[in-house]
Amino acid sequence: MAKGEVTRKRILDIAQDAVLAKGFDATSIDEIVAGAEITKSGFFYHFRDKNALARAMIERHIEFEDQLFDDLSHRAAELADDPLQRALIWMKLLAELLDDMPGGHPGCVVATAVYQDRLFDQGVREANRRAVEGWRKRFRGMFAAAAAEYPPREAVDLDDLADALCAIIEGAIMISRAVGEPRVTARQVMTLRSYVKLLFSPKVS
Amino acid sequence: MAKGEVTRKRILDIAQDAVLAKGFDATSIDEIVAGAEITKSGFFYHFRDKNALARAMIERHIEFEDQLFDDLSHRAAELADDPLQRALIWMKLLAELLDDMPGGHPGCVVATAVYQDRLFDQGVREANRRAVEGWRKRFRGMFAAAAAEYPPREAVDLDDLADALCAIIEGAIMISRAVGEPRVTARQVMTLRSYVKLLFSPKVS
DNA sequence: CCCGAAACCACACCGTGGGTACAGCACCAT
DNA sequence: ATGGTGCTGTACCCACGGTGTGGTTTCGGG
Repeated sequence: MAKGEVTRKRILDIAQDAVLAKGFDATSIDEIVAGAEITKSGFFYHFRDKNALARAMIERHIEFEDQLFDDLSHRAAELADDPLQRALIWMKLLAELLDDMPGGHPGCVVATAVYQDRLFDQGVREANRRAVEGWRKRFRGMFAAAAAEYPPREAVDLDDLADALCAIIEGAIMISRAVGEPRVTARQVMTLRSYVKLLFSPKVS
Repeated sequence: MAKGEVTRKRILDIAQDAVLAKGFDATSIDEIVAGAEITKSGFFYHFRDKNALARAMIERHIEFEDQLFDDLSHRAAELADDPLQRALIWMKLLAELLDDMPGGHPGCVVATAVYQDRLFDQGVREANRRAVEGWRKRFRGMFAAAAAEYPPREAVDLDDLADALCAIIEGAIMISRAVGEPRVTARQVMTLRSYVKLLFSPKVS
């Protein structure tokens, strides 16, 4: 890795920690600069402004999370052939993962940016849109496979169901932070899992 | 109403308009001062800092929303005696209300504060915790009444179910803002409604 | 071994925004 | 007439994002 990329990565690492802990607005460039042991000029050499930093962070986060979700899918596929079972296992694995985070989910960079989106330019907003649409597509695929095998008991739009998973995760992170209960996020994933189970389980039990 | 209270209310009104339109951080005190036709000193006479303004706005918002939710409960109670039906009607009414907002839900003050630590102090965070706990209590009560009549098909913690409603609303607001689809919020309320319906409906259909 | 580009540093400076400090004035009630 | 309430006006401070310019180190390729 070239020297420039190392510094760039260090800046992103420092920034990510600070942003997840305190929010984007609360993280000053001076602070990042001090943490990464560079100068302000050095920072602006790598990122033309704070927007560029935000965009880079979001894109990196999407990449990381994609890999993590792919990993969960892979493990779920190993444990079951049935698409519904796979979806249920996937959600259980996610819940376990969330529960293992001692301080709760560190908070979503995307959500952070969404709630402060007036601070950011069009590029950041676009990055955010792509992130959410990526989740929607992924979750929809998972539920669509289940729906193909098991007719849902209630008429439900698959995009809505995918959004529900996304929404409940994001919402749970918010609640968990607001009330200071880290485990809320995992519990909410399990709550939605219970819905998926009910929705796709055969009518005659 | 005393002269001071009139001015105070005017400041809050102006601030609320600006904040709902552009977000809290994008709304400067100078701007509020200009809108309310007072001076900066006048502003700081009424609010010691921006935190005090935020706290006042959140408390006012909670009050407003409480009244709105009470109203929905009242209307639902008029339309049905059955607690499950009441809950379902309540959620439908909420969805309709959300759908009637042309630009989508303006965004939750509580959520923004969760993601901004420097901008808001401990007092604001406390107000937020109270808000979320208030929702939990309210929603739990609604679902508990339904659960008393109809044994849930799946084991579910009522606090979790209450949180799910709260989470899905907050999460949906985030998604709706990220992808620019105002109707997402209402659709998500309806999605959770479908869960509630399935969860509490009698086993033999 | 040297050159040139990439990767910084040092420093000075600007505008905006939150916030402070304090003196004073107008109005109203007692 | 007097004292509190509700402001105005002015001057000022600091943090932060951001710009600009000129200089210096580092390092790989010819």
